[in-house]
Amino acid sequence: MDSSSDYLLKKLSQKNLRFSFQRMKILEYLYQHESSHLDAEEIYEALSRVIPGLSKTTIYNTLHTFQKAELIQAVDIENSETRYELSASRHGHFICKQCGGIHDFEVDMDAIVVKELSQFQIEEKDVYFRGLCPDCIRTQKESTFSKKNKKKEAKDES
Amino acid sequence: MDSSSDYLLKKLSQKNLRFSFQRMKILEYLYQHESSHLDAEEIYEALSRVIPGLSKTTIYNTLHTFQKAELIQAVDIENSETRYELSASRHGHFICKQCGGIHDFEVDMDAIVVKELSQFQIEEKDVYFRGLCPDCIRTQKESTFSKKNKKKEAKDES
DNA sequence: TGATAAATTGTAATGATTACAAATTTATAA
DNA sequence: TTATAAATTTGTAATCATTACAATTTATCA
Ligand SMILES: [Mn+2]
Ligand SMILES: [Mn+2]
Ligand SMILES: [Zn+2]
Ligand SMILES: [Zn+2]
Repeated sequence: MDSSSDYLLKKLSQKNLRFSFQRMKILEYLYQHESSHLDAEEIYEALSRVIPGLSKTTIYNTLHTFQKAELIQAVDIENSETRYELSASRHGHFICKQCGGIHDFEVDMDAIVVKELSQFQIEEKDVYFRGLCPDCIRTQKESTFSKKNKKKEAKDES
Repeated sequence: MDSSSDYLLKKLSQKNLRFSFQRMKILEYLYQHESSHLDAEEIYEALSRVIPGLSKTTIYNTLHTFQKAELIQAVDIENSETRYELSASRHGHFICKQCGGIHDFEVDMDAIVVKELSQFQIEEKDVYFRGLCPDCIRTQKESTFSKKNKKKEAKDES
């Protein structure tokens, strides 16, 4: 919520992370887009406007640092770019195959107990769903409809 | 189980896929390593010995074709290479952070119901766990022990 | 203020995957 | 069987996210 300098500074020092202007701005950006799932490129595009000479390597370095400090967590639902979000209660992720939109949902991870893994040390649990979001379901229906029309038109023309 | 030519041919024609020597061999390899989670590189390395001049592009093409035909399914637990396995009942995957080994486990996917997603069309569900496998838990304990010893030695030396 | 460690930067390298066009192979119908 | 069209394979180049690395700059603290 609060993304004032003081708050962010405190967050860094709580995790024994040094201060830097870039770090502050990246952390601030993550807080300002709390409900998003950002990738390195997006953060770089946005902040390079504010921080001239910002290096993309710094984005990668910082995201790794934040992840190790558990300030943020990775969402690897796409096998292309890794996305990040602020560490929060663990939740599931839905990705729309059509528009690529990612949606959070609540899942009781503790309820997923696997006796087969009793000898394993489970450190992370991820639940990823894929399909169509409500908006794209509508679009899908419309395009199906217009396809039918096109077929009809094609017939008429022949 | 059975990976005789006849059986594999039938599998292909069932999915309306054309025959080719490469396809047969790739499908055969997938059946022969049913419990594994193979990536393109592994399949290429193994089959290029048997099929001189085999192209890695063919591996990628074929895996995509098989996936579309639902003969195989992708396991994207690692954000590096995509792994594949024969289509089977949906199950969860555990990956060991230390050795990278992937283990299957049973999960009742249908039991994971999310009312938040009632308006969404869910087509796939993936459950990925990460942590340490039994073997690596043992190794971890040993290495922790030797680390302690090393620290002690370092102190002694100063 | 200065020393030291850590962070940032730019550039080059990596590695999995894809794009693409030419050559080859498969399916089919005469 | 043979001709033809369509699908598959191949080799090479390109893509793209990420990492490696060394030089430079910055933060921390005595
Ligand atoms: Mn999320
Ligand atoms: Mn599996
Ligand atoms: Zn959508
Ligand atoms: Zn292991």
